Amino acid sequence: MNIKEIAKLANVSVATVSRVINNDSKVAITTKEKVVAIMKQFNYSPNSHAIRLSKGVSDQIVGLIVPDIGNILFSEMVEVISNCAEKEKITILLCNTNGEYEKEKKFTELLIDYRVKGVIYIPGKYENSNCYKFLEELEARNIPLVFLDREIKNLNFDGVFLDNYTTSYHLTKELLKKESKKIHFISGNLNISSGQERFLGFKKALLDFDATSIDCEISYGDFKFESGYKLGETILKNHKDKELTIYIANNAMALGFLKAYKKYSWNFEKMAIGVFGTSDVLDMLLDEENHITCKVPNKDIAKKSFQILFQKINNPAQKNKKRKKILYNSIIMNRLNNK
Amino acid sequence: MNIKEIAKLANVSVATVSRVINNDSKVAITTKEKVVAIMKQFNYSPNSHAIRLSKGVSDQIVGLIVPDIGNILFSEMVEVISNCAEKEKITILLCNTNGEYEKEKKFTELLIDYRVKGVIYIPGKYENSNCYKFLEELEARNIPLVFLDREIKNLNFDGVFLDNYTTSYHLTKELLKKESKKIHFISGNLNISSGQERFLGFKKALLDFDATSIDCEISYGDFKFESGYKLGETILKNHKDKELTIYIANNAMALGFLKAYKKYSWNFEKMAIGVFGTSDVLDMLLDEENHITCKVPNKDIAKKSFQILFQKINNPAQKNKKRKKILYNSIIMNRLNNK
DNA sequence: GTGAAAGCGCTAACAT
DNA sequence: ATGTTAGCGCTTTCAC
Repeated sequence: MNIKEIAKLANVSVATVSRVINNDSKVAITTKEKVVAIMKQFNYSPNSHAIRLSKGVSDQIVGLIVPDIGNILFSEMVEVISNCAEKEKITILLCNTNGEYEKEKKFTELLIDYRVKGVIYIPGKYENSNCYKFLEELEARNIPLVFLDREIKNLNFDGVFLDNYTTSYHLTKELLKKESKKIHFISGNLNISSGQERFLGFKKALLDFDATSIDCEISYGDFKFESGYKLGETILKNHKDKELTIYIANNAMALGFLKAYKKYSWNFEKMAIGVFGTSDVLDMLLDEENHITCKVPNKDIAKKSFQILFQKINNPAQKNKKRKKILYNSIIMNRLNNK
Repeated sequence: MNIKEIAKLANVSVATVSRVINNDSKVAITTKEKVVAIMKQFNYSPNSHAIRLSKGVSDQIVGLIVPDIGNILFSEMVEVISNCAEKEKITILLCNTNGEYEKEKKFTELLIDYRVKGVIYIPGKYENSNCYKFLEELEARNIPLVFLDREIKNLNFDGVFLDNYTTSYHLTKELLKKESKKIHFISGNLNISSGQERFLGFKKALLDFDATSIDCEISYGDFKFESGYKLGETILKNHKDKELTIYIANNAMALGFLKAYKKYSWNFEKMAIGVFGTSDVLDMLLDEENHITCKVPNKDIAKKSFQILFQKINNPAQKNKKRKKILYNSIIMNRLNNK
């Protein structure tokens, strides 16, 4: 159903229908009513592309590819980006991938199809590198992309990340100052760049410290509450020692671990917990424990990613410039007691 | 810069440029390179509306108006809706309003401008009723809208909500079974429907119970962690009794309150906490306390809102049908001990 | 107050 | 392999 058909049915010209649609004052009230009636009857809605083409407006849409908007880390980032975008009159197309590669690909194609002006991309799990050919299409079409929080290596795009490696390294080193025979590590997913780098930072710290003197047991989770809980349960059940030193790769898993810990009312003579991340709630739960956490500037990171993208969108000369990789540091908060 | 200009600059026809854009195989490699070079040089990007108009595709976009995507409650809802939408090949335009009325209005106009197929709308604070005239435009254009989680009264739109009143009523009643002289209530915002109804349910329970025998002190927060913390601090500082009964209108403020509670290591002979809401973390923090919480089916609510919208979109006959208001119940979990 | 027609930027069938 | 051109659905100027 288009404007022409409506016009015919109403016995008027397309111009008149157009005037009705746009609330033009100089349409006889009777004509207007007649046209409106027909439009309702046929559930007519004007073609937005025709309107925008005709009016010469071109929209400013940016695509946002996110693995899991239900995750507080990402939803906060999305919030920041939304607010930045709103200020710049840019609209956000939200693509929630559940971390599935297939969807990332599909959504990228959709975004190209929508002729978005740019893309901010938080990948899920890393697939092998020739899986990311679909990104070349963005390159070819001059659509800037900025990676956020997680990286796909060896691709020539801008990106804004946390310096996971360094933070993890220092955090582990601090934790090891509490002498102990054994350290547990609940790692994140190794095929997510942040997970991998936290892992590598941990390993390096262990190496520098003196790997031989200390036993190390690593479990692998998926960055979510449940996995922290499950792994925590297993670890605690098998941990016969009176001391416990444990390092957990993110906030959510740390909370899960603490649930397991509290569930059985465990009690250790000495206990030290390191967490990559923090939150009000984590702080409350760790209150009486010996712990190290770190403040992750995720809002700053998100903001920066938008700024870089926006710059590229508005300054075409920038588009072909060398790509930047920006790393943010996090502040380590050491609350280990001194004994 | 349009296809015609590119064609002229490259000394080819528009058809050839179009072919290059669309990766048509039958273009001489040299021509292609020449055209691509010019496109890059002039930072050309084809007009999406012209393409879509020409190709006759009409898109399926649904607008999502959310007060605060950084809030876990809403981000979970957005996640559910995104996933539903993806299955139905519907794309989500995300509008984060910070709960500001002005932005709700602005975004609604934007969504109309984009000719979205429907809108899911979680309002911020309620303004006076003639502020919502802008929604009539949706009506006029036959664009279905579904309210989610929060209602604007007296408007003829569909909506899916929690039965805040009833849940709050029962929760309060249970809490009052613990005999006490005084009950504190940290209320949410009264110009948000959920806040108001929780308040009214609380009031009604008090009335039914026997209002005269019990002292009641109400503080008003904004549903956020910080306000729970601040109000909690004030309440605890002024509370000289050895017993404390407190009801808190949502999860986030309850966590804030607990932060205040833990900060000063308060200790009451008897303490009962009621929270409208729950979470893994809240459960952990309340572990040793006497408490009532309730499971809010926010994912179900979100899902339902999408289903209703989708039905209306695809079944125009439904559009004019009577509007539905759907209420969900939440399960109350009473963990008060029996003394 | 209404209509005719050009034009928005692109695609695709047809012609060469 | 490339060009010509009608047409996508709407807006808007100009004429009546």
